[in-house]
Amino acid sequence: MDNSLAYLLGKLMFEIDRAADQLLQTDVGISYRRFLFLTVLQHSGTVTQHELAVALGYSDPAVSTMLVELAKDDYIQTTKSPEHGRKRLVTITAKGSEVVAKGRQLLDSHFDQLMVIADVDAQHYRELTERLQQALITKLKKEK
Amino acid sequence: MDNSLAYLLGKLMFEIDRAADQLLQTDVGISYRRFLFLTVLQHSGTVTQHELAVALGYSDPAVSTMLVELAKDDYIQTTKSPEHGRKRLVTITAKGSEVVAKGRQLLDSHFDQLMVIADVDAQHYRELTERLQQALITKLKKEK
DNA sequence: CAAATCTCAGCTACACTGACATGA
DNA sequence: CTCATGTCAGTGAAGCTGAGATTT
Repeated sequence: MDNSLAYLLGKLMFEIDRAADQLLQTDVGISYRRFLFLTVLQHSGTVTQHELAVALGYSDPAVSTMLVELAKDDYIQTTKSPEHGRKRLVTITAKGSEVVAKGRQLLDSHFDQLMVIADVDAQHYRELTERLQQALITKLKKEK
Repeated sequence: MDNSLAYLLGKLMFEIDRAADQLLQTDVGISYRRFLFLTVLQHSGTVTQHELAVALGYSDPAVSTMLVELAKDDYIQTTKSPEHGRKRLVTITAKGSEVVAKGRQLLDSHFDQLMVIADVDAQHYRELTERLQQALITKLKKEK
């Protein structure tokens, strides 16, 4: 009954999602989705919209519209590619980087507290999670 | 850079969400959200809509509309409470239970494979996850 | 002409808040 | 009257597909 890991993880994910969104919204003024979006962008450096879509696992139109919103708030910046008139290069702004840094700090500190309460070793859990994520990516690729 | 657990978990959650939804949609014909909804309902037994909303962490209207949809597909059933004319009792149907069982089996089997690939002990990870979920609930309650 | 990249239009799932009806 | 429960109306954030436009 309770011993389904898929269900358990599902519920945990749901609650983390909610909690993270709440935290980010009130303290940094951004949604969790957008925060992850910016984090991936920062991690990728300057890339084209399509590359960003692939990195995020989103469709091209989804990225396109999201970027318009993020640009409105000065979190990102797009410029035409000098060597390819169709491509647009996306870069995170200083304000965007700041949001990423702030958000990460915020979430991490709350997460650390959570780990202490749960009596779980953060380093250990992080490693397991990293392996899982890697495995999932590998699995999805193989299945396609 | 990569060493943020919050970010790592976020990405993992996102990918699991996608993968689970894909699996359930094609094999069982239901969204991941609805699957979780039904799972909680089955776990709760027969409850009022409001109780269900609390258990799920949703607003009352959200539950109300979701139930209408689920009833259309014969996954759930509602009846007026005999001792309280305003309350409506919600029960999962045989078809709903079947979907929950099928979905759980499907997700669990895929998860087990994932654990093997990632070389993570499922039992161990389950325990850590359970503790985390418990801690998160406790933490949220305290903060309110 | 074909392929890649981006945008536009329209749609869907699903959540929320605020206002309202109704029963205890 | 007031509280609790459920529904209605309207809205928002965020994703998708399919159909163009534009550039290589």
